[in-house]
Amino acid sequence: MENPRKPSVSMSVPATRAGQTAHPQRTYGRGHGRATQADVAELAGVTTMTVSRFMRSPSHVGSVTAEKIREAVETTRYILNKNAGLLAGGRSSIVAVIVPSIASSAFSSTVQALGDGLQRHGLELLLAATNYELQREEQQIRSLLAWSPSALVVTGHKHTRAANDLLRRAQASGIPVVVMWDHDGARKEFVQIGFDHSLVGSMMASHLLDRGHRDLLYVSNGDPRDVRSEKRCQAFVCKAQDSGAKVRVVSLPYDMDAMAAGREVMRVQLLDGLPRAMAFSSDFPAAGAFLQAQRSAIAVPDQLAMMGFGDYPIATQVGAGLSTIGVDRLALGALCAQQVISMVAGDSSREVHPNDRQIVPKIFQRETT
Amino acid sequence: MENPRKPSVSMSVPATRAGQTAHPQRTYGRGHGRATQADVAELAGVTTMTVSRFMRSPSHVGSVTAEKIREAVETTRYILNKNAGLLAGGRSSIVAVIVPSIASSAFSSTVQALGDGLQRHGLELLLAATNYELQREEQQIRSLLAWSPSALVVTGHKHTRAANDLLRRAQASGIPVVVMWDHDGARKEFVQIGFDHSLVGSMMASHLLDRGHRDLLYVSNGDPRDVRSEKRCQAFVCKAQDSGAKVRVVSLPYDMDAMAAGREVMRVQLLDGLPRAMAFSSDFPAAGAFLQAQRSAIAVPDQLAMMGFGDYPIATQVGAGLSTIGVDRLALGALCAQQVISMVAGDSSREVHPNDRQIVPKIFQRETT
DNA sequence: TTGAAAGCGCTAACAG
DNA sequence: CTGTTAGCGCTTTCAA
Repeated sequence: MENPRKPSVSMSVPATRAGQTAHPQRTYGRGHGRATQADVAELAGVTTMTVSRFMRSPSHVGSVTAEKIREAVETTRYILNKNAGLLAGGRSSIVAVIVPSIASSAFSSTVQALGDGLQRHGLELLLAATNYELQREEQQIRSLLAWSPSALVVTGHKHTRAANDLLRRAQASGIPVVVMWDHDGARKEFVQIGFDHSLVGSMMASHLLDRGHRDLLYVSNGDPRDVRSEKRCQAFVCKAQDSGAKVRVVSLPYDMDAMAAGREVMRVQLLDGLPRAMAFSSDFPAAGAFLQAQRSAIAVPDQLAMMGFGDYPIATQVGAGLSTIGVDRLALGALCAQQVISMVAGDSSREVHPNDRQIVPKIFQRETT
Repeated sequence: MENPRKPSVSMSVPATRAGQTAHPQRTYGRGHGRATQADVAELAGVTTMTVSRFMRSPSHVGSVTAEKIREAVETTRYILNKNAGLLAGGRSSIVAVIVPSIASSAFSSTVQALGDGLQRHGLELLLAATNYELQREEQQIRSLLAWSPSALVVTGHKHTRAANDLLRRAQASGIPVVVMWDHDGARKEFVQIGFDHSLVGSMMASHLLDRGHRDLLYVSNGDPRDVRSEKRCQAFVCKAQDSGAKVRVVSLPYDMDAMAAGREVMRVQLLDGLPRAMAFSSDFPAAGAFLQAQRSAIAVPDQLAMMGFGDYPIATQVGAGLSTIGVDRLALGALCAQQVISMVAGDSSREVHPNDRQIVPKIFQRETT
């Protein structure tokens, strides 16, 4: 079951070439049975250095040698050991990424785009999900940093004190840190690629206020750990209050599918007396609420205006289309990838232009406002 | 900007203890400026061995020593280098996972559950998305294997020849391989945790046939690279034909949001003349089609029966609920995690029982059939 | 409970 | 274009 020793191929008489110190017999039971560069080198009749060069840039070795090495790689079934390479050379192709949740379509599309972009440049994704727990994030940062990643991407700028220290230290020791999903003009410590969630909140409020609605309801996610959602909520409320409108906040029921939660909120509001306009923490509850309102024959937007957030496909599917606001999550991921790649390469000319790092949320006005 | 040399803390006079060979001056520009176990050891007045032991099991060193090391770790801001550890010790905490897509909610929830389970046991997720391209998957397997992961999880059993070789070789060299999402009783080479997509197809057909429908339409995903979807489609058609029913297949328009694609198909069918029952490759197009049918005042299920696949939340949200069939994707991910963890630990008693590795798809009958 | 020696597999630097 | 040498930071084994 365990370590089947060296592959048979390279066992056939070491044939130590003259002048080379004989391979001392193995005193320690290490190794994992896979072929090493030494095995390949021996078979090809070259040194490990040449094999090493070949593996990284085949064109940098002679064509005859290259062919011999290629064969030897084939027969020994050699697979590069990146750990050893990293230890010796200091260059990693791993990019560590931390998101609150993989299952949420908000982050999964960003991660997908990020991963695609990175892969095109030979970078790999070491991924962790915090489940919105800062303590867990801190531990994950520590854990991922132990792999000496070539860059670290985290979501947002709210972290534990210790986590922030780790990020700062990482950056100081040459590991680029990119904060994604959030963008706060006042913060300069790390590169940020994202958008201003406060702006989203106030844009939502403005959109509704501009249409003359003075009795607003914000349906918040209700999870205080989701700081970005809270930010949107607060900005919405501020904007509404500043304009002298009436504004309330209710939370979505916890631990329930997002659309179903939106339905539930609408059910309650239908009994309690509807506001004039509702804004939601995401398109999913908004869509659920819309369907529920539709069932009760509420006239939208004449009787009740509704607006979601995120620009998810679902918003185009309910009724004649739900008004929403959002950013292109795939583009966001792609920008992150570009930024990471250029920072890893040390090519500042390819970095995302500072003006483009703050993505401007876009309003999609459809039939519900 | 680059490698700020050793941290100042450990720079204060090497104070080489007697009998130790003096540290030769650095001839090679290596290192990355972070503290090493040697730095910690020196500061704590012990050898690296003791630090190493402390890092892995603090209880295995004396309590006075432990305290000194703890302090030294703090002041040097030491972070373990897992690459070096892996190289020396041969044990990795990385689990490589390959899925067709991260953005698809099908896989993202499974990956989320898998990641959560793994993390509880100190294992980390190295993730790659193939975008349904087998060639890319092969390259990814090769690439991930180069990190000496402690296990490898792939999606389904359709791979390139070379990829299959790699998987076989990995398993032979002691890296457990788990195939997830698919389960084919005839295949025994790798542990499988998933379900039989052919069974899903025939169950869908049976469900509709049992309700007396003899004019069926299967709305397939239309991407031949999605082998599991194709399998469901074929099984559906076979089952329907075997029973003598009329059955047709149409494909969803390509490169379009899934719900919108479902709508589009329904639009066309409404013009062409509706079948008696429709089965969809997923709940999303089914939901879109349902909404479109609803708009045209089609009586469902009396005039047209509809059925989705996947048991996604959306299925509970359209109309009074869409009938569907699916498996618990979070449970699937959790089972994978359990299996991987036990295989990595070499604890076969904790492995998922073979009978539980094949997940039985469940039919959720709601209002559309 | 702690230490000494050896070496995991690879690559940087330099020489030829 | 290729080889030599040293060493990346850690853990193994064995000894005290």
